[in-house]
Amino acid sequence: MKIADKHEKIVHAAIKVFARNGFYNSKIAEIAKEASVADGTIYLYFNNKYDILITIFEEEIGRIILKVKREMAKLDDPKEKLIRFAQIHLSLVEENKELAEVIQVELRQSSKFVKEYRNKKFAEYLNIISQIVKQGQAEGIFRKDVMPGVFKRAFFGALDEMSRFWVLSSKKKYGVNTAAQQISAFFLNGILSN
Amino acid sequence: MKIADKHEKIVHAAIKVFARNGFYNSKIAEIAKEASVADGTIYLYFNNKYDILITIFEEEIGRIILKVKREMAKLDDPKEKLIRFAQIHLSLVEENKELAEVIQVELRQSSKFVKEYRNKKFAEYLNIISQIVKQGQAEGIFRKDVMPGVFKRAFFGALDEMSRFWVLSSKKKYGVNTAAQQISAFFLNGILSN
DNA sequence: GCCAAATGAATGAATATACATTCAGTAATT
DNA sequence: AATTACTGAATGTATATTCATTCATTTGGC
Repeated sequence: MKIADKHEKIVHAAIKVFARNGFYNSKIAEIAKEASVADGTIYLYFNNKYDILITIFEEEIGRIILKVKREMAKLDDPKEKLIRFAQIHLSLVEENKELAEVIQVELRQSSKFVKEYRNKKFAEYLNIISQIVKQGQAEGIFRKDVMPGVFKRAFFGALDEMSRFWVLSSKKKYGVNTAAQQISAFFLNGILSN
Repeated sequence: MKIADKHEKIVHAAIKVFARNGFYNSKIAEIAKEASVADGTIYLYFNNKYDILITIFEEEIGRIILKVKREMAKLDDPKEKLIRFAQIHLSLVEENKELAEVIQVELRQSSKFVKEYRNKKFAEYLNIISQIVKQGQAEGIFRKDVMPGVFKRAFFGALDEMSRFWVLSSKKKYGVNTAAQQISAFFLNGILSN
């Protein structure tokens, strides 16, 4: 087995275990077992338990941001971009339930380091939204009195809460598309001029 | 000092300490110190560390739900109710930053028990929103194609993300009222018929 | 009104446990 | 044969919880 494989195997085992128990209730031994690896092996790839969490963050979230940005670049119309953003956000959550749970639950943990770290990556993600709003305002499609800094949080928050519901409950009455359409419709009709 | 006072003192010390360090990084000794009480005394009032968290949840959140419900009962117009809900939610967060942080961060922790517990109280809170939507739809003020179950999450999520920003960053560019107005405007214009 | 038992609240040092981390030894790869 | 990867039992630490003891308050007998 190649080294990269083992690193990845441990990261994915950790995502599973953290999602199941939460970071503080997860034992290294459990991650090791899930990855079919000895406890000690984990320390050949990571400095400590905490480091695994940070790695999940770095590697997996970076990937997601990239994906969304690329998708946005394909579209011109800010209105369409917003709808697509909602769709892609929710479907990424759906496809990566365990990762989503770790991000949503654990990375809100208040360790100063994680908090600052989260904020950087997170700000980048939120700014994709405010950029869309600014573009729309420049083009006269969105109302000028909409504050992009408030909007980005409100829009993201709406999607995020919706995802939490999915991640935690698992018995959903409506699909990703319905939810994405509803949510972007709430907001869009709200910020479209006239 | 009355017994009730000591119980309260410990709860409030715990809110402070949990907000500062997170639940798992908070030591009973620190809570005891913050409450000016011996470590052992805490076990006269609570079964264990966990029990303190649950108590915070029960007592403090129950209070908040009650407050919001009362406030809603004063109004008739669903449109006004929604605006007022946003205002009161955000200002309650502002007035109880530490509690808000504990709720937002710690009670998302994935211990099964807390999760289920949160869900009960939380569902109650969310349903205040969907009730408003249903009322508005019955009165013909809100569009019929709005799904109350999606709306409640989107609306709450928007407010919640806004609060998180406040709680975590503390340097805000706009006040509670601005944010509440913006957010309810996004949604209201989005769900009002024609 | 005073004192001595009795009660039970509060203390904090001692205990017990749970786990992250280490490392001496083993296996695999070159 | 040497190097590198891996193992998992042993170690050390951190801290939640306990409990024997102290302290404060109340009770009631004189």
